[in-house]
Amino acid sequence: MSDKFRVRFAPSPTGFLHIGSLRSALYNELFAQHHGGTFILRIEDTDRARFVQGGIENICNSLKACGVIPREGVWLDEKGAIIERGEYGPYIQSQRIERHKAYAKKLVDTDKAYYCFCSELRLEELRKEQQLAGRPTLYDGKCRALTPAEAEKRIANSEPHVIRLKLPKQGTISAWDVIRDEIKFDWALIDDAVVIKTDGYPTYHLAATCDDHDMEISHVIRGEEWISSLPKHVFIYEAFGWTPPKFAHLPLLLNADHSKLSKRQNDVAVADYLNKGYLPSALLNFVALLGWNPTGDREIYTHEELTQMFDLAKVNKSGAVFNLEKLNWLNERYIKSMTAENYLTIVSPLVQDKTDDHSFADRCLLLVRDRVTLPGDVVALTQNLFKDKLDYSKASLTWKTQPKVQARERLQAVRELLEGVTDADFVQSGARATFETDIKQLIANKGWGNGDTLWPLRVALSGEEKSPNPFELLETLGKRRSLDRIAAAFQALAD
RNA sequence: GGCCUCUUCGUCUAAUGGUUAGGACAGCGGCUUUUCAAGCCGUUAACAGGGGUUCAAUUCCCCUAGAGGCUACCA
Repeated sequence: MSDKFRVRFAPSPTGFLHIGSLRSALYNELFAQHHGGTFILRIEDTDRARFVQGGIENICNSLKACGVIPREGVWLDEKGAIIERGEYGPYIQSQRIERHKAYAKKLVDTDKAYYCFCSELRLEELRKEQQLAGRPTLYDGKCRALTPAEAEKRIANSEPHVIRLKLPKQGTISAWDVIRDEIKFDWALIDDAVVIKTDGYPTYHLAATCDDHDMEISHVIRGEEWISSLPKHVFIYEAFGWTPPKFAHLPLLLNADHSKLSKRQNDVAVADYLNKGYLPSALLNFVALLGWNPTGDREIYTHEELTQMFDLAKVNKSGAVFNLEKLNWLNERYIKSMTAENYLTIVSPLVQDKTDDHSFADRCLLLVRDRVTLPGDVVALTQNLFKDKLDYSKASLTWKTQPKVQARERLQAVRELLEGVTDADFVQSGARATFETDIKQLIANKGWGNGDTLWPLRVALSGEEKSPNPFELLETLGKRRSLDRIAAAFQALAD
């Protein structure tokens, strides 16, 4: 009953889902889906000190919002409660602690690991010394030589202890990475890592490898920061006589200065981006292309397309700077290309307190759509449209050096023209084209210029020197509001 | 310091032992135009450096440099 492709995303519930983690999760999911395999969510919570209440829910909710859904493992039910699905549970690591202990014991029994009674204080001083001497900071192996009998005695004596890996001290080890091929390490430089802590909990090295084995994980796709731990992991697999999974280490996400993506310089939580209004589909699209690209000449992909095209071996080796400008551009593209209905669904709640006229609100929102980067932008963009009275002191109603009296004349003429249009014709779809034709005809008939007529009209309608064009504004505002504004501007020009 | 990894326009990237080294964001210019956006068109800009291998190297190898990761009883 083992699938050929089983992969897992295994975050720690330390607060929120990092944007880099979202990409790791996505690549795992794309890989699984592409091969018809299984994507699993496992929670690694063996560090009790860093556990954050609600951390698991946060991770699940962020993944869910982005449509990266595990088929197996930890998830949320309809009420938001944590559940586990699948045959390989439990999927919350702290619940597997007895297995981890048993595995560790087996390692000790086969002389692949040993009990260590050294105090943290001693280790600290040891490290200091080594650092000072310019040597690598490695455990000196003091407890390696302890006989099993001695160790048992001290344990019976309730001495605090850990279990360490008994790593080879010479020779080299080769590990294979799907993205980078062979990586070689010198055993002499690899520390006898702790696998069971004083508190009895396993460390990542033991817990992850054993769980990956027990869950029949075929490919471990994780961040580049794990490369240096590869020898320890390979050692554990070999110590148990297991076949290691394939490893793929993903390049890091970077700040603009090429340091590891951090809070100091960027938002790093998926929830931050979602709260700001970035569309999940745009965020996913963006993050997918940070470190991998199916063609190189296309930017917009659906989740399904990404799944079809995903190729783990083509993932880049170097880190990728998180470029907010491109995310913004992508978000704009997504906003422009969604249906009007979807757009309004997202954006209407943001201005619902501005007017009871839903049709008017919708027209306003649609009018500014091309200017929206984030949904929240509509509030400022539609601000003047919803006002009952505009303050014309802030924008010039006259075009260039145009005299006020001329602007008044032009407004008066347009006003007369508009009086004849019915309410219904004013706001019907396509009205803007009719206005454009009629008003330009008027201008032509009178022998006026476009600028000296349209500028005053537009500013009268928008209250701003920079705004959508007057024809769109007329259609959006409707007859009453338009004529009121023109009248008000006419008045303002008299002063 | 040690170990490991990485290195194509400012940024995300594509491609190739022989190309005018392609696309996108940003930038710049133009068109459109009553303004600002949007849109369309155009354009600046890259193979880190040095050695090899080869008829030929951005591509393969080595060295150097730079950047990043790890160096915990965190993951």
